[in-house]
Amino acid sequence: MNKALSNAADETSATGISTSERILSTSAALFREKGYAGSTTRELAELLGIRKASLYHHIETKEEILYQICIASLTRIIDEISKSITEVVSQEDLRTMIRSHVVEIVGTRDFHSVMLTEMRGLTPDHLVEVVALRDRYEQLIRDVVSQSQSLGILRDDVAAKYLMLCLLNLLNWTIFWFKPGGDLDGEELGDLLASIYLEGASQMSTLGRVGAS
Amino acid sequence: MNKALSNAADETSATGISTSERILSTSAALFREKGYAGSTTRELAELLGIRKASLYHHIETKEEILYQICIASLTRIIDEISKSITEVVSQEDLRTMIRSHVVEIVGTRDFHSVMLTEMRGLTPDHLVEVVALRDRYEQLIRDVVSQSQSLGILRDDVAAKYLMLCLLNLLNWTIFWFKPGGDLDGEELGDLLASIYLEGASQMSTLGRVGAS
DNA sequence: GTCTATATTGTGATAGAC
DNA sequence: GTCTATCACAATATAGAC
Repeated sequence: MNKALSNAADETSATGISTSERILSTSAALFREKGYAGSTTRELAELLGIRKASLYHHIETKEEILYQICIASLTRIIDEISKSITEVVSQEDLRTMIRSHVVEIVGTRDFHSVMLTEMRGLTPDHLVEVVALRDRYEQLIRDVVSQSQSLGILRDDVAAKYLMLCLLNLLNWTIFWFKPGGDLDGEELGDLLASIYLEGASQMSTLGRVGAS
Repeated sequence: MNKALSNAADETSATGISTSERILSTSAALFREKGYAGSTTRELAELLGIRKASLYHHIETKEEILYQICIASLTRIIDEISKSITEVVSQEDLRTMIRSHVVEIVGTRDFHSVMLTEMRGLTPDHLVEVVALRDRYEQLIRDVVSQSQSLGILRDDVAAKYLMLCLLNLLNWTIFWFKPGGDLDGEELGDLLASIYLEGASQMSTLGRVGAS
């Protein structure tokens, strides 16, 4: 059996964590690795150490698990971003928001990855609801970008929509390669991505950087 | 039947294009939309306008299609990148490489997306081969980054590995939202992403930008 | 090269005992 | 709340005629 996946299941098997919660976190790890359509209820049950039929005491369908993962991921990140930015008044506020964002993404990597890449597996009704929540999340970021443009913090030769999409580009793909325990932790990666988004990666642009050696 | 998908099939049904090629391009569109595991040979046959069994005159397994898509995508992009950079001697060369890269990605969107996100569906043997090819592709970019650092074009306070990953972050996520016929074409998006990677998105960093109004 | 028909396995989900 | 046993169906793939 896959080691990383069974670890994800083991971590939640301590007392105090409900089976429903274990199903969610174990599924998130499984779905991230094999995809929603590529994961079976048999594998999931095995990772949880129960029989396949026992799953259905806690859930009604496999799709419901995906739905719960998407909702949990989006409500969390909307909450975290909202907390990290009451108002943008300086470039430093923007940097803080990006850092919080990255720390949240890598801290809830399984949930966030599945939400971002497996959303298409939802039933039409659930998809509408989750997409609406994702739009709210993206609008939050777009508002921050737009506000920063008005304040002269971000360039305004590009529409806020595209500056927002470029920022999400820079942050989101991280889910495909970041591994906890590597030589960068979430905070450090957040700092790096924020500095590239704000100042770029060219040598010239870093000469005047705050804290540059 | 889904309109975008049947269009993708129709575009290839003109004379002169072999059924094998039609299977590849139609599968790439289907797999991008529904995922490899989420797509069935029934849907594929229907999009092609043939019976499911007829597919097996051209292919041996469904997985073989995925394999061909991954190989085609990677050999193409390795070739394109190699052509676009004989040697990096200025920031403008880097900009050219990024632009070529983006144009190639969005021009072969279906193939490239499937290669990037559905690779895990390959058999172990095929996966080893495809991952080796992907590593070659990433090494190409890493070499360019590293060379640029030596020349003082890119900042050298971060390891080439991470500058390469940040660049791929910025470029790759594009596959999830770019749609041809929108208000940005591939070239324009390439310019935008190159300028953000090199100079950042902050207002300050754009004041001295070449061509800024 | 495509067809009809079918084999075979894997899938999500349920019935009902404990 | 978990179990054994099983259902109903969808999946990939094959056989053999045309």
